[in-house]
Amino acid sequence: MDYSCLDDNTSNNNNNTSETLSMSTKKTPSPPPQAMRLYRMGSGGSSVVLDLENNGVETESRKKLPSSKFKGVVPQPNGRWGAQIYEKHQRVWLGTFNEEEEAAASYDVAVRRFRGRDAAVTNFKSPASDSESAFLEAHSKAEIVDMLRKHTYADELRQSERKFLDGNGKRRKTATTVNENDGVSREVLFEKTVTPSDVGKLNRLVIPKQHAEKHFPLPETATTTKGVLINLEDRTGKVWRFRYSYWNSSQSYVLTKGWSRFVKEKGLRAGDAVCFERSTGPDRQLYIDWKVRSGTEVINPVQNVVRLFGVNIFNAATNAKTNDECGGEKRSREVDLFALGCSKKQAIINAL
DNA sequence: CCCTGTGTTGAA
DNA sequence: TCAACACAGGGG
Repeated sequence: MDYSCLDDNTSNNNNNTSETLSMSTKKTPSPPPQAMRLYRMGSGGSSVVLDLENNGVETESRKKLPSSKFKGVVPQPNGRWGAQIYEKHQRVWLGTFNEEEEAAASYDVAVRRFRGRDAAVTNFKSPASDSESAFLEAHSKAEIVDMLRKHTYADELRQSERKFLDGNGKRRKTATTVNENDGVSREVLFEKTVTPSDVGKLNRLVIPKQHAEKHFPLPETATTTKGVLINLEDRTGKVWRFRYSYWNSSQSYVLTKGWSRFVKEKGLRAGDAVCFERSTGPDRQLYIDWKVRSGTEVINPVQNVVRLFGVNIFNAATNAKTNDECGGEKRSREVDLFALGCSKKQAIINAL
């Protein structure tokens, strides 16, 4: 606090964050926020500074970022909002959002998953429906965090609920651990053995034209623009969102944005295969699965199981999603999962 | 180059 | 636990 720059007032006030009123749009695409230009990027309000000679006033050039009135919400230099929750002395990042309220709602979801259904400290104190509570309990913290970061939580919750109801009321126990495999039927659309460039740094997977045109026809409008976003669920129940588009330059259909994350998390290597499937049900949900290259001698028994995707041999239940053989070794479970999308894990210090 | 999300710290 | 601040590094 030493360097309290004290630019005249402005400091507090935040109360009126108002402005945001434009309720017109609910989801709001994302036109850049209003005054983003104000904030200095990078080092934001570098300590010191200010005053200088000049007028001694200065003020304007770099204001402190506006505080949020919501818990777990922090401002980002570019005018967007971040959401975070703490657990065990560690911050768990919940993603960035265009709207402050969106970030606040994400915090609410996280706090229920992390601290229980009756966590009192939510921003919008909704009671938490039974179905949502069930949904939360059916997924690991890491999965929920992942959905929040990818902004897919609402979609997945909705899908989960309709599935639970199931037209005939013959509720199956889907609630527990994912594993859709059992009852729900799905058809295999096609499979591709990935090439070195599919798993390299290009962040793209080429979809063989024949399959692309047969199963993933791209709307005319999309071919000219930037393509479309598609959601695919993997064997752990995690939903992946990729950009799907057509590259005129190479006359190819490709999955781009988001693809490298999948490659990284699953530890895909050239020669492995990715398989695309689709629910035969009315929802037409898409799925993506992967198999390690058959032929190579399996390094460890776990991979054997992986090879037989589609069949739930290994009780994936409980720990399910740990998959990754990336690291090769497992340490504490829950915590480790957060290393997932992120790069470094750091701290696990405690345990003592 | 831009922006996310982590490193870090002081306060609650 | 939490938010403010700064900015390294990832991603486009």
